[in-house]
Amino acid sequence: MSSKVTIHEVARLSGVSIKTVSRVLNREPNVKNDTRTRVQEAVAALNYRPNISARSLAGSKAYLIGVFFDNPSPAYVTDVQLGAIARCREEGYHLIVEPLDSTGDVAAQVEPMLHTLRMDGVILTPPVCDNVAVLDVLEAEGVPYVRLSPDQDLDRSAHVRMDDVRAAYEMTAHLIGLGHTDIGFIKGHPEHGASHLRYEGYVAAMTEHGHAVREEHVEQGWFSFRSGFEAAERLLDRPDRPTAIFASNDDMALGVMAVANRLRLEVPQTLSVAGFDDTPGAKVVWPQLTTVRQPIQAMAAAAADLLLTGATRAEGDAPPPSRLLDFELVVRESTGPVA
Amino acid sequence: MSSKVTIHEVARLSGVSIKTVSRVLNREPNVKNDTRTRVQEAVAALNYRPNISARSLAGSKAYLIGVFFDNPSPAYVTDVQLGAIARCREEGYHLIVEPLDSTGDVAAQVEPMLHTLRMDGVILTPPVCDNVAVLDVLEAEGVPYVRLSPDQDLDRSAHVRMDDVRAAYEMTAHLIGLGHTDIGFIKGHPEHGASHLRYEGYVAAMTEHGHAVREEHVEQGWFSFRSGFEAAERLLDRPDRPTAIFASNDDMALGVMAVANRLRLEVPQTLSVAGFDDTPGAKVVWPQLTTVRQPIQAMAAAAADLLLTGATRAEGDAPPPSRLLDFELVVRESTGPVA
DNA sequence: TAAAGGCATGACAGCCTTGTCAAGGCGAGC
DNA sequence: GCTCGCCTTGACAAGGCTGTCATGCCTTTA
Repeated sequence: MSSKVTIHEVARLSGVSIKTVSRVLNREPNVKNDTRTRVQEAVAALNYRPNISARSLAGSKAYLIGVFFDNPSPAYVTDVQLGAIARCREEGYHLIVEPLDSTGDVAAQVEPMLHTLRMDGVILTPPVCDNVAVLDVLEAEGVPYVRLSPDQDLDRSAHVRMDDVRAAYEMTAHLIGLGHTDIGFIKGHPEHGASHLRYEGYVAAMTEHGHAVREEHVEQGWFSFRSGFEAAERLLDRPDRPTAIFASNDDMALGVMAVANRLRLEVPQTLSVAGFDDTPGAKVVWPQLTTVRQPIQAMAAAAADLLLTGATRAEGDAPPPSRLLDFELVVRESTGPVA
Repeated sequence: MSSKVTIHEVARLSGVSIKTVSRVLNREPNVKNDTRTRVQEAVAALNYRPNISARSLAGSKAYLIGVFFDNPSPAYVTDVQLGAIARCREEGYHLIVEPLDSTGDVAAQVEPMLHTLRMDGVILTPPVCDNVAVLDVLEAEGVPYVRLSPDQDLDRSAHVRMDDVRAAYEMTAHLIGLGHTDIGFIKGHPEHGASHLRYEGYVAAMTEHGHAVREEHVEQGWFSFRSGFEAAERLLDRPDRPTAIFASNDDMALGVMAVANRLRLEVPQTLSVAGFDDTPGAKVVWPQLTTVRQPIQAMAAAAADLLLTGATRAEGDAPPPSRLLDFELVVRESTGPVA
């Protein structure tokens, strides 16, 4: 039962017109310092906060940023929200979350929500960020958007990514540095762009350090625990088994650990295991998993920043703006020197 | 660049006044069926969607529901969002997420956001739902709210809960049914209400089945992996160790599994392990964990429902409305017949 | 048959802010 | 000293919708 203070009372108290109050609020130029101060004092005295609905009805901004997702990983989704909100709050923006159902007609879900609720921008997470129908609707409605870790068509829009290739390279180099030369690799889902990039980094590190990439030490996985489990069974059930396995994500790495556990191979004494993503599970297993941390919150904050600063459209022939963020190698207990 | 259709065009096309269109849109009574149909056709033909800002500026509803959280568990947070949005979409409502920082001055974070952005209701998750300062601000601002699984002061507001006592009872009964009589128990964080309720269920089941609760088989934990690990070490490092351990949450149960793994006790052949919560980790370990699933999405949907139907205030002397939802026993591979 | 009441509908104001445009004040340039 | 143009400010409309109240018509009741 408060929040009844309007711009009119502020204007009255500070002895100016409502328009001038509006100017001060929106940091517009051409207001005398004296006046500005007087208005600010009135705002503070009345504890006035502009009404978002009226603002967005009258003006062009809605003070709302959308986050669209259909991500199987709650940890990822939450981190995105946390990162985005951190930046949004600085500008008084709020976050609207819109879970999508990729198995259905996504465009049909997006179109009405954009129609009803004006959003100043939208952050798209994988896999929604690669759904062409969604991008089409967004563009048709004229809503700016930023994609997080898109796989395809990078030049189509503004986006934020992490350097998967370098991360995989450095993880491989870490293992090599521990004395490993036979390093198994489990690829990720072939339809996820990150899978190829991570494999590329692995190959580059092996090659540059003079180690052959042995075909029989590379297995196809699908990013799931089960696929990691099965790939590990194939990798470890052979006399010349690798002394280390680098899985393209944590879930598969946990599958590897489960197999090692079953075969009574001690980790990391007999087998080193490395993952990718730093999911919560990585800290729950024993020993804790060495992995790569994506700066998800920072990436989401960067995406929000692109939106808030309006830097989402390409200038002339230049590619659309994008940001490439640094990863972090998280060395825990599942990797160690070769026996 | 669309979304330019207004209520006026709909009115023109269907040959009625904008007020009547508004009536149809809001399902108000006193509109002839014939007219209603004509308007609905016009709405469909023009692909019209009312503008939320205008609506909330003119009327009393904002079509926004807030979700406040400061929850360490991303899986929980995501499920709440999914459940709430499912119900909200039916009524054209959107979800605003507001992560809070409980370590700071929460009221100071909540007050401005409520002031700026009108919300028709707020869903509070643990531990925010037990933060008195937040409840105070909400009430002062006159914003209806529903608490999810609150610990304290249940009669203060509408809330949605699960029957922890019965769930713990049934899990214990499940173990007893497998032939276990020496069942160890690891309590949860003593400041979380759920801890007491779960312990209560365990004690009730043991007693009713004629088994003594042996004090040396009950350990204090803190809901963390580490505390479960340490409690398990104490429980299992004794000649008369229990044949089954029921931990008050999954993280601690995973700690138990790690100790069992270390001591080379086969699960479930030598030791049965049960958890509570059905976190993602429960499916990732091997063998997969028997646990209790909270119907989080359903609970969040119920909370949204209370908000949308306006059933948040107590009637007269009656306690405020609340809903008690059913849990689900998820029997997987970590529990088995006693050796 | 007239009065009363209910139903269906419309005119209009109002919600709170921003955008547009005009006006007044004042210093600079000629 | 006068015009020009910039800075500062304000009046007013607009934005799309709902709330209130009035209107006319039809049905019920005595």
